[in-house]
Parts: sequence; C-alpha cells; structure tokens
Amino acid sequence: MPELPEVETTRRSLLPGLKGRTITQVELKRADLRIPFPKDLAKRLTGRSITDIRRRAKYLLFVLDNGDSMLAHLGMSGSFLLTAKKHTLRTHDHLLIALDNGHMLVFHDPRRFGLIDVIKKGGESSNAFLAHLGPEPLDKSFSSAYLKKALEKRKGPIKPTLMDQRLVVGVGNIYASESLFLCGIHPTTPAHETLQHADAMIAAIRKSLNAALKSGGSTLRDFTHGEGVTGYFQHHFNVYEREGEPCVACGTEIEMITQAGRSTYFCPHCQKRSRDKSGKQKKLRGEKAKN
DNA sequence: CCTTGAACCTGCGGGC
DNA sequence: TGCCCGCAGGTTCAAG
Repeated sequence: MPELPEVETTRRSLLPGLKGRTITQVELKRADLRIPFPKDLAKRLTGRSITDIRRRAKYLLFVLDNGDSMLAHLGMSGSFLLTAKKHTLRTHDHLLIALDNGHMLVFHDPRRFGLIDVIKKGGESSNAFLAHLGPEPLDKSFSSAYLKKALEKRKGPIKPTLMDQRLVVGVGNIYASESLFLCGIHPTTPAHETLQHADAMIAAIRKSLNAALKSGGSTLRDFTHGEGVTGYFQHHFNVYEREGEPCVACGTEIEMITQAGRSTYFCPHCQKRSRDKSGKQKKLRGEKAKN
C-alpha cells in the first residue's frame, strides 16, 4: 500500500503514541517474511525506549534510546496499528510490540513483502537498504539541475524511471501516473526527452504527493495508518484505476498500458508525446485537474 | 551501467 | 457454488 504519502501518514499517526514509550515485550508471530525478521529482533528492542520516528523514502525508522533504529518497510500490503485496547490477533499480524502504557504496536502484512530490521547507531548510511536511495522528492536536493542530469542517461520510458528509487524516492505506481498527468507528459516518453520539462515534473510530483498527504494517503484495498484509519486520496485520483472513465480535464477516456510489469494510466489527449525527437517539443497542455 | 522480466506472497474479483 | 486466472501500493535478482 505504501508510497511516500502512506508511509508518511503512518509516521505522523504513530509518533504521538510512541514517542517516549518503552518496549516491554516483543512477540514474533511469524518471522519468515520475504526478508525474514532478524533472529535477535526481540532482544534488540525489548527494554528500549522510542525517542522518535523518522521516514526515509518508503522506510520508517523507529529511533531507540541507545541510538539504534528499527527499520520498517510496508512492502505492498503492510500496515502498523497502535492500539490501546486488548488486541485480538488477526491473520497476518506478524509482530507484536507491547509498550509500558499497556498499548500495543502491531505489524500486519498479508503478502509478507514488508521488512523489519535493526540498524546500529550511525549505521544508516551504510545500511544496504538505505545506501543507494535517491533524494527525497519534497527536499531541495531534488532540484531541476539534479533531475536533468539524472535523466540524461536514461533511455527507458519516463514512468518506470520515476519509480526508480535511485532517481528519486517515494514515488510508486500510483503517484508516478498521477504526477505525469499533472505535467502533461506521456508515460512512454523516453526519459532523456523530458529534460526540458524537469521543472514541471518536479512541481507535479510534489503537488500530487502533497495533495495525497493532505488526504491521509490512499487506501486501495486495506491500507490503514497507525490509528486504523483509511486514507481517502483514492477519491481524488485523476487517472489511476480510471481506465475508460472520462479525463477530469478534457473528457477523453483514460487509457491503461503495462510498463515494466506495472499498470500505467494516462489521458491520451492531455499527455501527448512530442513528435519532434531532436528539437523542441510543442507546448504541452497544462490542464489542471479539478478536485 | 541500463532495462526488462521473473520472483517473492496472499487475497479478491471476474469469467466460466 | 467453485475453480482458474489475472491483478494488486514494492523491491531484488538474474539475464540480455
């Protein structure tokens, strides 16, 4: 479920209830995720206090009082639930973390594509999961100059390129399609042909991510953030999962194609490819989505 | 290096 | 009703 807005929404919802709490007990119900839980997970968490929760890309970092961090990724179907009530175990609740105030943090992940790890103090930059991540899309470092340089060498289509976490983090299958719609770029455009629209692409990515953040992320199937609440940005999608429905800007039917094994949605009228391969592109339409 | 496709899992909805 | 197929928010390998 998680792209940047869903992960960040999870972080924000968990922080007030977890900050300052001490972990009293850790129970692994099932450790064989795609990337298994560390064998010493319970040992390394028990007795520690949580001082902060940070986010890097689609990862959450639960910072502990000894400087270590619990690293978590939600994969496709993961979620955290922080509950004050006696927790009734659900299928696919894989990790239970009991707190000193009687509350419980539960990691739930049907498909088991998620991951939990513990990073030693100061070990973030050398951690294999974090080491090769690109800039945060909402940071200044995701600049026009950076993006142009990064796209120069990329021959592949722009949409899957935007989902490459080495180029920029946090953008997944939903927001790649949504962002390209907002800046009027066709998803099959070769990445190196989009340089002149780098600024528009950056603005569109930020706009779609920020809009989703305001709505608490998107809930497609079962995403809930830390309080068991669903997001509602899915009601504001311009193109995602809207194949055959009218474009909110021009009324043309939204189309779906497959790229790198993933579904891509776009408006064939608002998102046209340039005909001119070497020269200037014609002006792309800048329709704004309603909603 | 870049790109693509398969693999990893479970659940759900559609078609027959 | 039941079975089979395809598809789902991501990442990581292997291979071209």
